[in-house]
Amino acid sequence: MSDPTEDQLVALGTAFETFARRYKLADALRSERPLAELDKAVLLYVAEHAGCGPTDVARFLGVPTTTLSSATDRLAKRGFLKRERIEADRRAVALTLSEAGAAYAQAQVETYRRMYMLMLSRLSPDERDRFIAMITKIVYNDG
Amino acid sequence: MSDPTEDQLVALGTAFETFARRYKLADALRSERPLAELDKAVLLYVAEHAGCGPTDVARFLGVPTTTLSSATDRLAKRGFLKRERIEADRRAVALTLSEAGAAYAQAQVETYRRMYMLMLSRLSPDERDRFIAMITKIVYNDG
DNA sequence: GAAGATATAACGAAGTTCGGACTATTCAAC
DNA sequence: GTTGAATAGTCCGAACTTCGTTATATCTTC
Repeated sequence: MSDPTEDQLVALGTAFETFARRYKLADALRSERPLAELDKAVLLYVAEHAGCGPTDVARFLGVPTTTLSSATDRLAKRGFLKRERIEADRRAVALTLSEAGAAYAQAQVETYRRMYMLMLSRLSPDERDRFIAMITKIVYNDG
Repeated sequence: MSDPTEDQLVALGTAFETFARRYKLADALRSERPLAELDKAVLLYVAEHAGCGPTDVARFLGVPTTTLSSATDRLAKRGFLKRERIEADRRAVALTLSEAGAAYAQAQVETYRRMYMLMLSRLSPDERDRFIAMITKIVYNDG
C-alpha cells in the first residue's frame, strides 16, 4: 500500500488546524469563570469512574500527582467534587462528583454532543457511518 | 435528512477523546523545555506570515494583545523571533522568525506531518481521499 | 497642531504546574 | 510484633502564564 500523498497530508493538517482553532475560540465564549483545562478533564474522568483515587486520575491524564492534588482542591472548593477516606485502605481517597459537579460534567458532555451533532449533520447519513468507521480505524487501529 | 444517531455521536466522541488524550501524552514526551502552547501557535503563525504584527497574531489566536506581547517576549528571549520597527508605521513591529525559530517551527510541522502520515496510513488509499473530503466538508462546510 | 485613535510594551495581580518534603498507612520480612 | 520499605495523598514554594491597567510612541484628521 503506497504512502499518503503530500496533498493529502496538507489537506488533513489544515483541516485539523482550523478545527482546533475554532473549537478553542468557541470554548472561550462560556460565561462562568471557566474551569482550568485539567479540572474539566478530571471532572469528566471522575464522572465515568466514581470512587476512583487521585493517583488513578493522574496516571490517566499524565500529570504529576501534586498537580492533580491542586486540581482536586479547586474542584472540591467549588463544590464539584467530594473526597472521602475509605475504610479498605485508609491512605486512599475516593473521589465522587457532587450534584453540582455532575451537572457541570453533564453540561460539558452536552456541549461536545452538540458539536458532534453539528459535525455529523454536514454529512449525508451514509457518509456518517463511513466517517465514523474510518476515524475509529485511525484511532484504535482495529481495522 | 435525519439526525445523526445516538450511537454515532457516542462513537465519534470516544474516538476524539482517545485521540486528543493520546496526542497530549505523546506531546509531553518531548525533551526540550517545551514552549508554552500559545508560543508554539505564535511561532507557526509567524512562520506562515512573516512580517506580520503582534495585533494580527493576537486577533487570529483570540488572545488579548498583552498576552501576545508576553509570548513574543519569551520567543524573542529564546532567540526564536525577531521584532523590528518598520519604516512605514513606526508604532508597528514586524515579526519574523530567526533561523532557530524557523527550525523549531519546521520541527513542529514535521511532528504533525508524521502524525497525519500515521493516521492516513491506517486507511486504504481509496479511503484516504474520501476521509479527507468528509473532514473538509465538516470543517469548512463547503460541501 | 491638538484631539483622538492605534500599536506595542511595562507592570502587577491572580492563577496553574510541579518538584521536594512531609504525613499517614499498609505491606514484607525477619 | 517491630522495623523498613513502599504507597496514597497533601502542603509548600518557586517558576511560569494570562490578562487588565497603565504608559509611551506614533499616526490621522480636522
